[in-house]
Amino acid sequence: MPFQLTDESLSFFIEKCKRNKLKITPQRIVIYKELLKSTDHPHAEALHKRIKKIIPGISLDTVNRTLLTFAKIGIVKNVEGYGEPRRYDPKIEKHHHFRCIECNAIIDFEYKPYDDIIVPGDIQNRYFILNRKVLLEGYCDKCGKKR
Amino acid sequence: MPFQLTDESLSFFIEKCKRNKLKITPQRIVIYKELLKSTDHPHAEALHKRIKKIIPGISLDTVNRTLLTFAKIGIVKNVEGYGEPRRYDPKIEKHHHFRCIECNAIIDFEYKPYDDIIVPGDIQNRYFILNRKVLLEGYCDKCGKKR
DNA sequence: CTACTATATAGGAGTTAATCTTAATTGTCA
DNA sequence: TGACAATTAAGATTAACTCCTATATAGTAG
Repeated sequence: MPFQLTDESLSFFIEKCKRNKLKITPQRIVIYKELLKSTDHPHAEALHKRIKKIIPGISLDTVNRTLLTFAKIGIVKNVEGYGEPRRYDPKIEKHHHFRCIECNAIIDFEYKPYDDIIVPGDIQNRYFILNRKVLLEGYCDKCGKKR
Repeated sequence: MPFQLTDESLSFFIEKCKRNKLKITPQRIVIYKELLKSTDHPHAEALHKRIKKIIPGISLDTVNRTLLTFAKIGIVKNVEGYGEPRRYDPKIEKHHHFRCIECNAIIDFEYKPYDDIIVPGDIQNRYFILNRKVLLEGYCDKCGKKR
C-alpha cells in the first residue's frame, strides 16, 4: 500500500506543535510529512533534496533547524551516534556503554548477559550479525544531581 | 595505582603493527599510549591536544589518520560518535536498530524482550536510566552477498 | 653500517556538515 | 485586520575532517 499521511498523524503533529508554541508553517508540515514516509533514516541534506521538489526555494538551513526542533519536542528521533565527532575507545574487549544525554559522557561497563544477547530470528536469518551492543542512556551522576 | 603502559600492551601493539605492515613511528607509539590511558572515549582533537605536550609539532591530521588506521587493524574501536552527518528517525515508538558496517544502512526492528532489558545493579544505582537500546551490527543482506 | 624504497608526516588547502547573522516574511492572536 | 513575535532564506562562519604535496624516516637488503 502506498504511503499516506493520515489525519491522525497530521493532527498529532499539529497538537504537538501547539503544545510547544511552534508555528505551523508550510515548511514544517512538508518536512514532517517527508520524514514520516522515509524508512532510511535520512540526514538533513538527503531530506532537503527530496523536499525541494515540493518547495523549491526551501533552504538547507531550514531543514536542519526544523529537524533539530522536531527532535527537541520529541516528534522525531536522532539516530544514536550520528552528528557527532568520531570518538575512539582503547578497550577492545567486549563491553557496553552508558551515555549521558546531558554531558555526552560515555561510560564503559561489562555485563556478561548482554554479550550474547539473543537475536530475533528474522534478523538472524536476514543479516549477518557480528556485534551486539547494549546502549543505556540517561543522566550520569553529575548531571543527575544538577537537576 | 597510576597508569603504566605495560610491556605486554606495547608488544601487543608492535606485534599488530608488524602483522599489518605498519611502521612503528614515534607518533604512532605516543598516540596509542595516550589513547590507551584515556577513559573518556576522546575524539581526535582532544587527543591531539594531549599529545602535543609530548610531541609539540605533531599535526592533527596525523592523529586523525593514525586513529583511523588503528581502528582498521582493530587495536582501537570507533564508538558512538561516528563522525557522520546527523540522521533522523520518524519512528518514535520503542524500537532497536541493526546497522550495516559496510553500507551504513540502518534497519529498524521491534523486539519486546529488548525493551525492558535488565540493567546491572551498579549502573542502575549510579545513573538515572531513561532508555535502553540494543544495537546489532554486521552485514545487511545486500552487502553480505557481495562478499 | 649504508643505501634504498615504500611509508609516513607536517602543513596547508579543500570539503562537507552544521550553525550563526541579518533582513525580510509570515503565522498567530488580540 | 493589524501588530508582533516567530520563522525563513541567503550568505558568512565554524567545526571536523580529508586531501595534497614535499620532506623525512622506518624497515630491509646488501
